[in-house]
Amino acid sequence: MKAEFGRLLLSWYAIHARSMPWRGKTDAYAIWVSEIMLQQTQVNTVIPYYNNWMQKFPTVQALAAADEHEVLNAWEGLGYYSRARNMLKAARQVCDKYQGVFPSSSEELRRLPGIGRYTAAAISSIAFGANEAVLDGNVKRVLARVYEFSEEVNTPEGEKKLWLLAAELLPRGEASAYNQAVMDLGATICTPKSPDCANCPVNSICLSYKHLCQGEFPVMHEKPPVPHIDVVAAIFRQNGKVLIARRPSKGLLGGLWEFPGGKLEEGESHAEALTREIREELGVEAAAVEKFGVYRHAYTHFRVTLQAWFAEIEGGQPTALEASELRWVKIEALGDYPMGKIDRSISNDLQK
DNA sequence: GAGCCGTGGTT
DNA sequence: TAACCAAGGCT
Repeated sequence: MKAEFGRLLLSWYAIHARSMPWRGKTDAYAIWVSEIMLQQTQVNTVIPYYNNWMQKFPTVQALAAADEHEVLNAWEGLGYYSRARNMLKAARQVCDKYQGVFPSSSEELRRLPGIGRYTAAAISSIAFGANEAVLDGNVKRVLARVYEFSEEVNTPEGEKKLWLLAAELLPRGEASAYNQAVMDLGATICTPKSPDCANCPVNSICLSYKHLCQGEFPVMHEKPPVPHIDVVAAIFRQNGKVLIARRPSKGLLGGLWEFPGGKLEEGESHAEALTREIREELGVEAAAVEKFGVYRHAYTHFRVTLQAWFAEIEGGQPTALEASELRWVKIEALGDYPMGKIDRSISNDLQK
């Protein structure tokens, strides 16, 4: 039964494998770039970023020689920006410690920043043919349905058992194709909602299909509700330039640029919050002048409604008290500065 | 080890 | 519309 799963999947994959720019390659750098980009990110989103990245940074040496600003510019819009910062660190480590050649074992790969258990197994199997099974969201869903895995798949205990099951199912010598086959199946057939069981290559051995209970798997541990916060941002204009601040390199949107501002406190108006935040952040007195726009955005753990206001500094020179850097930038040049989605929207609207 | 970390697609 | 979730890792 367990060997049959792999055989069915490999036969299906030989015909139905999706086409991707990194598929068929065994260059560890190319596989690494694709796997980091694919973390929590769908294939179709990754493809244009991958192509642009490989053109800009074709080798690990080229990436190691880049600076963080360039790297974040190439990453802008992909999210989870620590991935980009960690890639730069890892590229430099590969050049310094491994003479620019990626290590082939998952143990050594995992020592590089940004490479965890999944990514180490993916790179070692796809680039080097190692007998390592992967476990990601797709594999969890497929295994949970095929084997009616009744424990929560997103808890340490559930994951521990699924890693063992994944390893048992791995057809030795076929790890590269097999791993990609399970993930393709999860992405195209065994989807989270309304899976296409009629066309599934493993429906003959799938227990939840047999019992028509696909909707009950995988069992997920409930996630806490996401809070909503109100935020204000200040647009200071001076001689055709606007003031932007670079966020600290750690934490949310680390290293990206933004219009200064912050959260409203209880009972505070946007204008009051703007004055307070600018005093705390830039060390100057400022006043909101005119509302520019309202922006909404959903992050993973909270939702934001942001009001952007034109504002004026009433005295003093802005200092980077909380930001890592401040800069007056021509509106036409805002595109050169990596930003998160909301601040990019503000920038684009300012250029209209 | 539980919470943090983005954005876009899908339903 | 709002919720879900995606080729996860870090602290």
